[in-house]
Amino acid sequence: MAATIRDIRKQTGLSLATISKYLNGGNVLPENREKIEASIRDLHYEVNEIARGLVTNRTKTIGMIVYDIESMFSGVLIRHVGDFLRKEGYALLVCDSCNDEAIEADNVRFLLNKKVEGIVITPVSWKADFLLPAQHKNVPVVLMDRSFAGTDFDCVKIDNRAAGYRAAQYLIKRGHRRIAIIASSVEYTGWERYKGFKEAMDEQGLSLPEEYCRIGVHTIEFGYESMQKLLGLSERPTAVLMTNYETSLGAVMAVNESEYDCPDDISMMGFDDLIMSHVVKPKLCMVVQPMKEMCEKAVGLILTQINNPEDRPPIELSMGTTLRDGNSVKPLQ
Amino acid sequence: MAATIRDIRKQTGLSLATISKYLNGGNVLPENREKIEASIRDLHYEVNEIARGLVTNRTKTIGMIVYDIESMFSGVLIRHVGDFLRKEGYALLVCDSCNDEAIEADNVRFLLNKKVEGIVITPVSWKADFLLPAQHKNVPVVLMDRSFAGTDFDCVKIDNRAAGYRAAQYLIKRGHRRIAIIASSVEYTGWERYKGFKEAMDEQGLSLPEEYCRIGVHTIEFGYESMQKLLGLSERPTAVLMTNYETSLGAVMAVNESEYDCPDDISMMGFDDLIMSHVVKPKLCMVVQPMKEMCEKAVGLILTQINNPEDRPPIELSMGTTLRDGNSVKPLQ
DNA sequence: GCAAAACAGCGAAACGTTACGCGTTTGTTC
DNA sequence: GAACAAACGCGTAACGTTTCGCTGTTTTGC
Repeated sequence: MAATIRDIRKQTGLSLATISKYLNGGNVLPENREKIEASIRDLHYEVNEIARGLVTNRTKTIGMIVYDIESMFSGVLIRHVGDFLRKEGYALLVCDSCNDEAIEADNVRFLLNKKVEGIVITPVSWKADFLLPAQHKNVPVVLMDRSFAGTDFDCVKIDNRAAGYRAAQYLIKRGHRRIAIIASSVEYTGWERYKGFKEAMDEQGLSLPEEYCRIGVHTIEFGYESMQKLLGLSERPTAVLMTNYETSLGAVMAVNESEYDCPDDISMMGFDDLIMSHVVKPKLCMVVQPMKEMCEKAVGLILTQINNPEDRPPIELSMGTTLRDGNSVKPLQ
Repeated sequence: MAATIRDIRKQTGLSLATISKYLNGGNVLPENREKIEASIRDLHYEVNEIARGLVTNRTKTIGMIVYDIESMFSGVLIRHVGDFLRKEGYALLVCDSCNDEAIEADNVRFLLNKKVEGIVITPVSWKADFLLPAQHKNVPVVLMDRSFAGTDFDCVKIDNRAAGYRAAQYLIKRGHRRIAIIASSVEYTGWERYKGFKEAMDEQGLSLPEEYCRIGVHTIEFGYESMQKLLGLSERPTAVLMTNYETSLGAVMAVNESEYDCPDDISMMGFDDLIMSHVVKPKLCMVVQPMKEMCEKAVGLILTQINNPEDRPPIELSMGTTLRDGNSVKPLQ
């Protein structure tokens, strides 16, 4: 059906080798170049990437596995990673792990089977085991947002501990003493943010009663329930830090439905300035990650690994965060 | 590097043809079957989909183009379409049009170049021109959510006119007379919903002053500005219908930031029950689309077209919507 | 001018599958 | 036990590229 280089050979009288050379940017005699170009226009020829892939062993395709595609965080990631890859002629195969380790492992196998040249992933699992098949096949992997201790994969994330630390500082500086935290223990990210938070509290000699410490899963529901419990305490905290997007939302919901007002009765601080944060009232103070830059770095890392497959120690990029002001934190006298 | 069927031939002594037959589910003598299976285990053999694709002309890959991946609507669509496809062994290549017709046209070319077997798309453009290359190459296309008048593509969407009509009715039944609408004129969907709304208003003999009719683009900003303008009118509407997710959010923002209260000062009704709607206060009354079912149908349509490429008239599936109660509409005695 | 070097082009062999048409074996029936 | 059908297996030719090693032909530098 579609034209092949054989058809071009027929029209131009040149050999397959020469035509292929032209297609790949090699030098060809000007008159031959013209012949080929005319023929390509005439036949509407387009390179068959499948056939090319078979011999070059390259598919110009990258796989992306996100922990949960319904999270807006994932949407933003996919957009930017996709954009940057497109500029390099790569396509993006998207898989959703639905926060499930088994699905995640399956996704890796699926993508490898599709012969992707690299995998960008926001992992669900704590351990790197499920990535072994990729390592085995020498398919480069770049972790985003989350990572595991002591593995040999490139990784792009924020300095989670510093982010937690600064968020706590922000609240403390504004006079808060009874500060609660809602964090996720499901992934590395959550723990680090928690540790940073704890560090700042300890430094100031502030105690963190057990009931102020809501460590659980990474869901809207958990944020919601946790905030409800915090609001129900006889000694309510004056401020709450939510260390991820989902719990931030859940917590806002709970406050909005309660009899309490933010920031008058309770101050709140969230994570990740995705669009939804603008729409909730009050406007949340938050820690924001440089999403676009992270994606750019991740794409850069995966492409260098693909193009220079030398053995080098893994690179871990830790990006800074910024604090965005809002009106959800009330300064206490 | 990786094992091929030639390696299996060497181990089993069988021919390539027999092994291929086995791999594709053909009948093989039990003893040979065992030999092959043992060899596959031994060599960790996996079919090379690229090579298979070259001869079968099938890539087991579908392309999905969304009008804007940062919209949560798109996220949900991608998730479900991806899920359903996965069950059939298909992978999903995702492209983002960023609400830009030029990028959209480019996406189609890109996907065709990647040899996808079909394209599922929520189009930005009003005209089908940019899909011509797909039609030309006999690559099936299924439109989702939005469509164009009189084209020959399968399409899955809701009955937008009925949805607009029912939403208006809901408000009218609760005593509202001065009802405004915020809709998008950018895509078909928005117009249809507007028409349904207008029809219900006309039937009840209710007038729709020009300043109650905010027809514009499909963005949070537009929803925000429109609501601000409506609230600033000397004769404010008692209720506002927002006909898509983005404008619903923007409108909620505007009300939240204003001096007015919903539903006491103004009633609101939105579209699309995505997660964000739970988090905003008040809980919005809304028209909800059967997202998952729509995706299932879309995948079904694209797969039938792929597997039975007979010429048949295009199928347009119009799904029903449901009204979800909230507390953003105040009954006026 | 002449050897050496650089350049263009070519044929043929990959890459790892599936598809086709034809033998060979096996089993059934009269 | 002959005849025939069904089941199974095989060799080989695709699929549409790239790549390798080779042959001529031009350019370069002294």
